[in-house]
Amino acid sequence: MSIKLILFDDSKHIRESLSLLFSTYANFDLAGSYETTDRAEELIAIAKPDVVLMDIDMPGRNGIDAVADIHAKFPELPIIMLTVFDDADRVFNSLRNGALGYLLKSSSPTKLLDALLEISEGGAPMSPSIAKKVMLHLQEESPSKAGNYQLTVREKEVLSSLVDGLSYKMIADKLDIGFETVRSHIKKIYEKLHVQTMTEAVSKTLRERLL
Amino acid sequence: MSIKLILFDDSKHIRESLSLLFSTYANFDLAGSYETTDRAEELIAIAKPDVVLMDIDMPGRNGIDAVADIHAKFPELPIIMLTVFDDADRVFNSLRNGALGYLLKSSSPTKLLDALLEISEGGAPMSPSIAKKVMLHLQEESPSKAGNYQLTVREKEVLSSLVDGLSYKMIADKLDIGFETVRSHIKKIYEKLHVQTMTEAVSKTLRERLL
DNA sequence: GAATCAACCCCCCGAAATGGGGATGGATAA
DNA sequence: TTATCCATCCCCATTTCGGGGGGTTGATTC
Repeated sequence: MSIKLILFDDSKHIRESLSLLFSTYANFDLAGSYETTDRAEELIAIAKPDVVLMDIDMPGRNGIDAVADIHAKFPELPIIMLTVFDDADRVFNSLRNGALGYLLKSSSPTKLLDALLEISEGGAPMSPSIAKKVMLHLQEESPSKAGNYQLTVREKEVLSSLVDGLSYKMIADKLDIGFETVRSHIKKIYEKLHVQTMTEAVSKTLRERLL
Repeated sequence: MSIKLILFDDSKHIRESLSLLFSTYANFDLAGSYETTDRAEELIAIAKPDVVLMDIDMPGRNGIDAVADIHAKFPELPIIMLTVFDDADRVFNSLRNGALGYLLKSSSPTKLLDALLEISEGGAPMSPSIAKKVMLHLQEESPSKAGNYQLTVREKEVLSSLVDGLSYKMIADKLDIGFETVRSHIKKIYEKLHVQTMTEAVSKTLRERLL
């Protein structure tokens, strides 16, 4: 059971070296290598590869954009970016667009094949510098440092219902309390969050990941 | 210029082996090793380490919770989790809570020291299986696969204003159009998004990252 | 030239939300 | 015991939304 690959890279040299490399290992099967991303989706649909190798720098539609399109069409297909430098920003954008990992063209053949095996086993290869960028992004989204507005349990329940799009009346029914009580809670919530309207409250809640 | 470390691990064996390991390298300086996380923040404030090593499994306040607290107090301080198994879920939660990376206790001393050097150089060590989890999380947040509701440019402007908490009247002023025009746009938006109220529209917009 | 669509505007009317007040009982802390 | 806080409920008045209709203009497409 070999791993079927498809390669997009504008450098003839790279295409030939990788082709040679894979041909010497029975468990890798390079189904095709192409100079541009122009017909990538079509070629992928035909070849049905297990992994896509995509140069990040490509003429025409560049690798980063191609990743977005390919990932939209084949969400389960692992896409690995190829780069010359450890270019954190562009790699990060590729990852955001759906790439699963990336490899340096300069890595040794052994490392490269190892990484591909890791992918086929469900992992994702990533260098420490990229990992750092990804981590910082991940942590920004955690609610830890978000302002604490000291909402009570009840107020959080009400706020959560607001975010779900419920009206005062529906909230009253859901929480089995009176309409006026809901209003009281909401008044308090608005005070604590420093907002005046439902939309502001919902917006603040979702943006700052309260609740 | 050596790297100053502080270690939290309930296993005496680990504390002693790591202590021995670091003592044999001049560029590592273990400032202290502790059995519990109880006074972690205090100890860190005193020792001012460059890196925190934290066992993920700890009696009392466990490593994952401790990370959240420590990271809140010392946001710039790199925290590295120590685990016995490559436990993707708990490691992932630690990372969300502010840990920068993690190491397997079973890795070779060389690998361990390498990883610590990488951290001090601004990177973050991460195994392929964790990287995969992190990647999938990252991609979920990209707007790529979000439903396309075919909003016009104007409608997007109006929706964006709604999300900012503006009232119909304020939107009319801001976009320099009539109040009734704003209403017309909003009616159309509700139709396209399949919602009935402002809060639903705002909620859907933020959750699905439209705009 | 007819059809379509985006952007703009108008009216009616009922429902929903908001801002201002005040009140009660219960639990908890000082 | 008094003071505070929370959750519950009430009234009045005003503003804002939302669903239903209607329309004109200009650009583009067929």
